[in-house]
Amino acid sequence: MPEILEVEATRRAVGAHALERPIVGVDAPDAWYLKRGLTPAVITAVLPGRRFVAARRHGKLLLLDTSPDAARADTDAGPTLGLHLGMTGRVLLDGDPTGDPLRYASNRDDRDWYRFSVHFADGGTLVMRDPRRLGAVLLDPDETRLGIDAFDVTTATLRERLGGRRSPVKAALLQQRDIAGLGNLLVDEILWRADLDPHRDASSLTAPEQRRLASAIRTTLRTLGRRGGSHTGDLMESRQPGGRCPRDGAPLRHDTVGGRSTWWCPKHQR
DNA sequence: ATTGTGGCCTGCCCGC
DNA sequence: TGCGGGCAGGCCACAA
Repeated sequence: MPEILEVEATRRAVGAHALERPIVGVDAPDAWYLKRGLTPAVITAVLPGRRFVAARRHGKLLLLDTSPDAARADTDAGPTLGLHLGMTGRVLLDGDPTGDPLRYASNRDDRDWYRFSVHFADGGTLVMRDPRRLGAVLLDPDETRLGIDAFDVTTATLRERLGGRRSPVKAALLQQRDIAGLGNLLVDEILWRADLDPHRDASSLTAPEQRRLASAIRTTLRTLGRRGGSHTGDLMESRQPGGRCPRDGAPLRHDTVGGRSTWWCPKHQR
């Protein structure tokens, strides 16, 4: 799924419904799904006795802070659980999927796809369901690997992060270490709205173009967020063979840019 | 150091 | 109906 809008929708759901519920158990049947050295033994030992106390998000990374361990009369704050949804991950809360339906993955509820589960004392669960296993569960993830959150981008930060980049502007926008949260669909929509050719070298953008791009990022996140997700862009339904630009009717071009499938209008994106 | 490429993993859809 | 190929909104390690 998951670009920043879907992760934000999940964050809101978790924040509204999964906080302050004592954790009594963890299922981590897929050790491969735990990343950066985390093991099933560690995660199943560390979460029970705690509660989630805050649901945060940095880019596409969902961060769940935990409380001190009640059983040990521990006063130190607990670790932070990091959930990354990858391309096909989805969080289920008490059996219900959060966020919007996946566009490029099955939305079937197959228990074989439950890669990680947290059980609450009240009988409820928080489950990561991921057919392709491209998501990840992390403990105390390193947030310094991520750049500024896409919701906070300004013209100034854009100039600072992209100004010196000698790569296609599309590839630069997808670099999570510079700007965190934008994925393939959002970037195509943003560049389409900003009238910019995705192949343009990021360092070649003029000051007005940088302003346009920053503005398009804000507008796109706000508009698509309201509509219900990354797949609700104006470009979305034309993103297929034979698709035409919704603005001027020109045939869209399809290329690979930054290693990703890219649809753009050669008439108004320059 | 930065940038580009390939790989990871599995499901689904299309054409034969 | 079955099968193979290609594609998919993620990230990471590696090579140049």
